[in-house]
Amino acid sequence: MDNKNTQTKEQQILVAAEREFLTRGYEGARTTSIAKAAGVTHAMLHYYFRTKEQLFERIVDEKFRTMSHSMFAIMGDPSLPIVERLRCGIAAHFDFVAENPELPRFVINEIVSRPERYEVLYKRVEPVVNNIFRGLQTELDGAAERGEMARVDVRMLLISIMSMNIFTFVAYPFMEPLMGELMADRERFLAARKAENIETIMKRIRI
Amino acid sequence: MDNKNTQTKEQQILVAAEREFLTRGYEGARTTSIAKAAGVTHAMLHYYFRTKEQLFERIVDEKFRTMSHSMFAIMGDPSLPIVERLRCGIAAHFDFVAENPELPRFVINEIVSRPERYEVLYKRVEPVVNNIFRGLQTELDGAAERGEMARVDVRMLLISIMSMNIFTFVAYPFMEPLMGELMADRERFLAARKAENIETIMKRIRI
DNA sequence: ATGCTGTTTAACAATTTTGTTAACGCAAAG
DNA sequence: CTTTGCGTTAACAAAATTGTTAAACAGCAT
Repeated sequence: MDNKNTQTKEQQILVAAEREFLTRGYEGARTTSIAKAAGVTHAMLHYYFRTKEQLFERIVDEKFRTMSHSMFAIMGDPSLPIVERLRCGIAAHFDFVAENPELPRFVINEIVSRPERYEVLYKRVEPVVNNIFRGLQTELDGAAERGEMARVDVRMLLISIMSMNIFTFVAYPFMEPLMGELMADRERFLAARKAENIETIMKRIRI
Repeated sequence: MDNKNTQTKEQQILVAAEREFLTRGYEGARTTSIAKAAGVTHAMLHYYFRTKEQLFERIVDEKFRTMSHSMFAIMGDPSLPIVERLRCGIAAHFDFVAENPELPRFVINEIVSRPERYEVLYKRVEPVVNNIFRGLQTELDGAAERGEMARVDVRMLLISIMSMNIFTFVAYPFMEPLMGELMADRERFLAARKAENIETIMKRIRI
């Protein structure tokens, strides 16, 4: 009972904090708002997480992990032939971002506002990522040799995919009021947009 | 002399404010930092602009105007045939964003954090934009009829263009440390990226 | 010189926001 | 039953940030 109760309160704070930080950013977030939204006194928040900073880092950690998962989704199913794999990777990445639509803006804002903090992280991740790039590039080159697709730089391709998938959600509030019926039905638009992004990349690699 | 001097100080504050607001956002910006960067006491800032809010609105106004200019750049030269026009529009838009790399993130963050404020603006702009869309769509349809290109929805095409052009700069700090030599030389990368974006769209409309 | 105007400064006030502390409650362990 | 330790509260403290004011100042027209 006791334990379950504390778990619950700590959880409630984390949930409220995630919401607040993702929508307002670190500077815009108010610890009092978080406490209020979580239904606890703000002293409780400090009891569990000491400082705003520490609470924030807890959220950042989780979000960066989620972000990296979304990046891996783009890799698709390695057992498929490369072109199919690409198609399914784009869709998977799109779906992943769709489930975390505020994530990219949050991560980018955080990196822009305190780049130093993530240097170590990058140093660790970079070799892993580069290895994956090399593997994928080899596969793409093979397919290009066999005349299945055009020769492309995998990094450029991935940037294009991320661009179109992520921008759809980051810029949604900016575009929605301008696009009339196209974006009126969100689900419909997202489905169309996903298809469009896949189509665009597929045509990009077409011979 | 007197007038020129005040102009200069007010200008200095505006320049410093632009920098601070664009990089840190409204909440993250500090009026004292702005004053310090402008080389004036912070009372001066309040003398000229009354409140942080008013100073911010001054910057926002200008930046929204710049943003809309960048959107019009995408239209390209109307005297060119539509495919060429598209190609030059993409390049022009890319160059525009390159000159204001922090602008999109700023505008999007602002719209996300206070959407109500921009409802009126949108109401005014929407019909204009829709008119332009219709005109362009007609041109695209004509070219498609003549077999010069595939049939596409102009709004989807514009979203793709903006996605790739804007993402290049918004996500730069996020991607740069991951991409190794590809992004090591910024100018080189931007040139390659511009070409890639054009190529991607050109292939998208290819029959 | 005098007074008028807008500018500048330094000190101060107000507010907001984060963080702390001391006392209280309560359940489990000894 | 008492002690111990965690959870909880309310009140308070500290710091940061924005905003104000009164007085000094500088240029200039009268």
